[in-house]
Amino acid sequence: MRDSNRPSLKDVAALAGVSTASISRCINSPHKVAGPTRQRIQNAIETLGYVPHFGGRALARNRTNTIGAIIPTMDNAMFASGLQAFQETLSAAGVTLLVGSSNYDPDQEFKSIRSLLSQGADGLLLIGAARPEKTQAFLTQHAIPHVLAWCCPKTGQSSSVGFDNQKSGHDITAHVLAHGHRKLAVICGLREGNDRATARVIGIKQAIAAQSDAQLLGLEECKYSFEEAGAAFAQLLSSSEKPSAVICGSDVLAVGAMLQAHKLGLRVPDDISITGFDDISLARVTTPSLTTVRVPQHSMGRKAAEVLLALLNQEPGQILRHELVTSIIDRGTLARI
Amino acid sequence: MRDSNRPSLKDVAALAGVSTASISRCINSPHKVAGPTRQRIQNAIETLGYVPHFGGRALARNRTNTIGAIIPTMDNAMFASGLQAFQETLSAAGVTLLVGSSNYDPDQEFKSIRSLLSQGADGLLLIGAARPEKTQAFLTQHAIPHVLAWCCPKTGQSSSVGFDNQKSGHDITAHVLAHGHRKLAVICGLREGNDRATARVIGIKQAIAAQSDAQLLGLEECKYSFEEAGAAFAQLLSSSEKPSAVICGSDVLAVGAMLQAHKLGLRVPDDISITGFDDISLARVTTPSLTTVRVPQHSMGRKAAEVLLALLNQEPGQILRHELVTSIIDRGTLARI
DNA sequence: TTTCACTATGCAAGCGCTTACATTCATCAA
DNA sequence: TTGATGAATGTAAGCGCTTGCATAGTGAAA
Repeated sequence: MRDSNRPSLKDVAALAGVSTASISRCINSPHKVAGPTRQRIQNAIETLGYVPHFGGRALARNRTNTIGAIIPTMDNAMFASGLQAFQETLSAAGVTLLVGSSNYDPDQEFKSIRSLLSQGADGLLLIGAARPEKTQAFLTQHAIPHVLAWCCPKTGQSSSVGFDNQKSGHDITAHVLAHGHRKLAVICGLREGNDRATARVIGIKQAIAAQSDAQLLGLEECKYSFEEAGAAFAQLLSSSEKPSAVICGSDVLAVGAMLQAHKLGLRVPDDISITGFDDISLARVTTPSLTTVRVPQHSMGRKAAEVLLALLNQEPGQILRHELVTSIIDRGTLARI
Repeated sequence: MRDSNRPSLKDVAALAGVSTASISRCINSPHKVAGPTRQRIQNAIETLGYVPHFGGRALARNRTNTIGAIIPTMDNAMFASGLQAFQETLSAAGVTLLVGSSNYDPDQEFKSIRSLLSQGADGLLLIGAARPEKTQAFLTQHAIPHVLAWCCPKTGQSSSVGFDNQKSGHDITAHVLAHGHRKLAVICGLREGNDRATARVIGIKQAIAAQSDAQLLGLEECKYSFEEAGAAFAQLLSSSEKPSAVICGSDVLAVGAMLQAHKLGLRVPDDISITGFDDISLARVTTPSLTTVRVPQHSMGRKAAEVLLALLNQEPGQILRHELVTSIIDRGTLARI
């Protein structure tokens, strides 16, 4: 919209025979304008096809009604449905969502933060709690309203809406152990700078440690791609002592592992059990479908939006926290031994 | 960013001991500022953590450097990688992407268009060519720079970057016929208001008509979900005469069909062949992986961004068109008879 | 030395909107 | 009738930034 002859408030005012202030009031708080005047203004707006100028408005209000979300990746659907719910909730409140990605890189995340703010974002959604001091300081210094999702740190200066990654990791592992598995292996995402992946692995190790006759035969770290996960799986299965179950830190990793198992001629779950994490739509598509940890993405996204809106409108200084619970979805990739 | 003590140009100017104009120049065209001054300004910006105010900038420039994309859905990955490339290209040019969705509903699309424009979008990316007169008129009246993707209409007033859906539908069908199949069925998306789905089906029918001993046993229309596609597949297979191949208008539909086939105890491709369309990442994940039509999503997204940027920067009135070619990816779901 | 061309910087006028404050006018109680 | 009250509208001051124009300063050519 760079039309130079685009109508401005002045034009509408002239046509309606009132001052620009009345037009503004009519748009933003109609009850402050008398009925007939309002009608006249409406007509004028209609005939001119007037649309308020975004910049003018943002400048005068010092607010854009835009918020930014920075997610690690859009490559896979890991964050898709949470983001969807987030955006729906914002949308209902008349707020627009701006999305950036960090590619799991703290520097990139920092850049994205700056970029979204320079695009006028009033607040931010960030994934996870781990970030460099520099980024943290920036958020604090500028008093940027933000909420963390996919995690729920007990400490720190940030609002958050998420779940206990460590506990969830513990739970799925306990579930696998309860199925009789004793020789386990793990495939997880790159843990550096990723507190969710880190916490999940801690939980997994805890559960294994708690079961005296269980052992962790191997742990592979890799990117969230089918290919890398497949390679990691092959690596785990190449050692002399083979696991009976592979616990994966994400559905993407689990599906990569399944594909590789298929290539190696292993049947899932008869020859080897595999579990996922996240319960993205992918988990229902494979054959057999994936036993995984259900993360309440939808409610997490919605709640995060609510918290952020509250931060923006009411309690700028507050720190709000919401912890949600995960559950285990038993499908077809975990065998009982 | 509603921090009332957020630094402004003035603050930076005071600290650096220059005028606000120099700061602005230093940011927007550094070569216009002498080396030492530039250094001093950089430092001041750094220490204050200055970020230009979006509204002020947009107002003065009458341009937001934001463009909007409205895609039918974010539920599945149908548009994901194209959008990704689109956004990367824009990003490299310093332009931010704003995403809206239409849910395949023309009214919703119109609303999204208005919403994105009121958010300051300088231009738009739209999917497909079919839209109501009202929407068309709005785009024209306001002279909104826009480009259509996923299609390549020969007529009309819009720039476009896409491929020939009809021809691609024809090609995959000819390919299936060349494998010896004669009894075909089709599952496609809802065609109303969806010119891509419509054109693909026309192409499919054309190819079938051109092969005298081939027959189209059935055609089911449904939403792009695994469930609906599964139901459609079941429906097609419930008739007395069963197809040997089901051509699907999208990979999502094809995967839904495969899942259903599995439930019905049919082996793919031994008992029935299934083909997809789009070649989204899903297509590689299934067992067997999906034979489908590869749509050059990445180059389409990139090219669309380039065209839009050109429209914005250079040739506002121009109509630019780019047609890309699709190819057939033979994987494991099409048997030779 | 003077003049010219050019570069580096400052000055100040907006961009379109919102909003505190001022003004007008009708209504109503005393 | 009068003054108080409050609703409806207007006035005008910014919001933070960009940019055309003016000015100062520099070095080279005449």
